[in-house]
Amino acid sequence: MSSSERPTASRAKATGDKRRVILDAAVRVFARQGFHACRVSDIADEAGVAYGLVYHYFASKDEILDTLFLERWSVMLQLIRDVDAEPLPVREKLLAIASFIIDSYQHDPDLMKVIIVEVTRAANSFGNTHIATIREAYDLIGGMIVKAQEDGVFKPEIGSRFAAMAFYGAIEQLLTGWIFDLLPQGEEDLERAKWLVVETVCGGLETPAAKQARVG
Amino acid sequence: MSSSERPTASRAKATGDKRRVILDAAVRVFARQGFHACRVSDIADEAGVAYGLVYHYFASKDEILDTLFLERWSVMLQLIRDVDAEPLPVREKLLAIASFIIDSYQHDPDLMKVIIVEVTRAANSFGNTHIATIREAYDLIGGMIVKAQEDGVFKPEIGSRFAAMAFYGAIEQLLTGWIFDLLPQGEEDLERAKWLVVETVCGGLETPAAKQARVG
DNA sequence: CGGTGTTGACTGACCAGTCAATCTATCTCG
DNA sequence: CGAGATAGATTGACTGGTCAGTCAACACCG
Repeated sequence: MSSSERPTASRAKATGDKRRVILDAAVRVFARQGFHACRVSDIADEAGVAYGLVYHYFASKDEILDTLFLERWSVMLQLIRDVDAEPLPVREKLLAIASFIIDSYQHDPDLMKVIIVEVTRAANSFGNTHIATIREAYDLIGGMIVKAQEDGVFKPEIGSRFAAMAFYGAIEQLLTGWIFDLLPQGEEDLERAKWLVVETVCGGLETPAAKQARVG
Repeated sequence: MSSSERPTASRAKATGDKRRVILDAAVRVFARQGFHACRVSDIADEAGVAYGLVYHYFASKDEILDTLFLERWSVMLQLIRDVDAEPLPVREKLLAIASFIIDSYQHDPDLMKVIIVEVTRAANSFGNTHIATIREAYDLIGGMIVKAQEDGVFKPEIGSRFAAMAFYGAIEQLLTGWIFDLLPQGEEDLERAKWLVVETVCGGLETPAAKQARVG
């Protein structure tokens, strides 16, 4: 939708600016009030622009949320693909993914809250629209686990899809815990959580032999 | 609100019946269309009662969802407390909890879908009311883990709250996977998932010594 | 001037919640 | 036993407010 492939840089920049301002405002408003509970006018007010301008840049309220989700999720997918391409042990790969998600939260908690609460868990409305995109992430992680099983690092008796879901679910629940203030979220806590999640899940998935090899 | 402490059993039953019919209809409608997307008239139609009757039994649309959540969650809390009171190894306790949640899904997928998708999501507005209730479950599970750490069964270096969140998150994500059709959900798959989630999480939390003891 | 950016009042649809009327079952008392 | 009384159950048309999205006009820049 960013069809501003026009020459003038200043034009493009000005255009992009307001669009960005609206998106950023929407994140704050969605996080504060929830997607359904907020009015489009709340977003316009928060952004400091006129009501109508929102509809100049976006076709609908839904499209704003779509945009936010796709922007962020595509970055994550790219990160996962990049990590996957590198010749690292699974543990490192999973740590990189956990770190990325947790860093994302630390950098912009509101955005992550919106994505988790309004999109990832919204089975009827938005979740359904983006299911394919979401699934891609699970599939990539599942692929890493399959490879680890083939290499004899992970136990073969735990289905890779299940393992991928459990891994992602554990991370997401940590974010949820922070979002709802159920978990301490000092910088140190977040840092520690990266390690924890990998240690927990990999600990359960690794074969005894692989564990031995890591320690020894 | 069930202030029908009147003598006649038939009266009480008739009253209770319609209330139940409305609640059950609401589960189906919420699961199908989502809480926000559905109209109160949809619920009335699905239940086969007049629009106004919904408001005879419930003060608002929100109260219906509240009721569904509290009904189910209180059963789960009781189960956790009961399990906790028994002198079982952590692994057994956690397995009982995972089994209960997964059985609940198997028994009434719509209800679990509504609770996971709509309540968690509504955590901004009225869901905030339920945070304390939800927290109680985490605290109980956290308590079990603390005890296991004191007994030397679980590693002490992984915070009990974090571990509890990771455990619950893994289960919830499995349900999410089933809800979104990302995971196979044959009876066998569900059965296996109970074991899987415990194996994965406990595997990561147990001390080597405890692991040895279990195997040997 | 032409086109993009920007404004905010307006509208049309939608829907939660109200309410007055009707029905049904049980109770009371002559 | 039956006429009337009482209270809850049930009905669905209606209302009041809300809000997404439209649009016609204006501003600014090249």
